[in-house]
Amino acid sequence: MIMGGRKPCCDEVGLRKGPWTVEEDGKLVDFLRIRGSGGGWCWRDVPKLAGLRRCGKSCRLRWTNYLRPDLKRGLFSEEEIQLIIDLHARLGNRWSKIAVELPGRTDNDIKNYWNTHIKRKLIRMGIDPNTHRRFDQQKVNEEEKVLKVNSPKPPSQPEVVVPVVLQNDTSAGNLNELADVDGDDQPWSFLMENDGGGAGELTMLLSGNITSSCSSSSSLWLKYGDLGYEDLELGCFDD
DNA sequence: AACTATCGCAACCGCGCGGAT
DNA sequence: GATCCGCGCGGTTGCGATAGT
Repeated sequence: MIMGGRKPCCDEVGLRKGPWTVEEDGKLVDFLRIRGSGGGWCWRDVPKLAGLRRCGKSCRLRWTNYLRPDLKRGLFSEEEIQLIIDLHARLGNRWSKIAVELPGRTDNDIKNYWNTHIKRKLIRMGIDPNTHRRFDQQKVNEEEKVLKVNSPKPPSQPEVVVPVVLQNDTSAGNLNELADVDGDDQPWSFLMENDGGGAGELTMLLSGNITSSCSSSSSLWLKYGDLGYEDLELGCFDD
């Protein structure tokens, strides 16, 4: 039984699905420009009022994820990425809560970016994206197998896990100046991987708010903004 | 140039929550 | 308390774009 006896929202015959056309976008934007997003209507009524053959839910999604004028498009900045990682460590997959802290970004944007970029890189670094702590080596291998099954493209990077070192001249203050050796076009220097130029070294450069570097036990402590410390325990690679 | 594989994002789906009746 | 209703969330899917062969 459906909770509360709620009807499916999109069961009406003749409703359009799939990608929105420019004309549909225009109608929805016009409606919200005239009526305002403040209220006096509900999303269920929007298709009728705006002259759209869509369900209200689809209209709401289109507006919140794509048409809202305050949306920021384009690549995530380094600061945004760091913030997402920080917030995810604290909040988990509560994308809407995370989105609140990133003005102009939607929960959908953040979720997609997490799943397609950040999560994958964390796993490849041996960090569990759910707990933000390192996997044991067996788990790393398992996760990489899963990645390979889901993404059968041959890896462009060597799959062996290589030792982590911090560059000697790397200080917490100037990390942002370091180049992106990953080859990604993403504007971040976090989660770097071996560029092939070093002697099998994985160089990990972190943007911004590191407050200490490798300890003698080779654990790397990061300060997640005001969230406290996460021990990435990168010394696992020393073995 | 043609074909195939992969990626990334927009959109959909199903569910839970909370307010109203 | 039970039901109705709308909204919002998180997970998943489909497809166009792009890279690789």
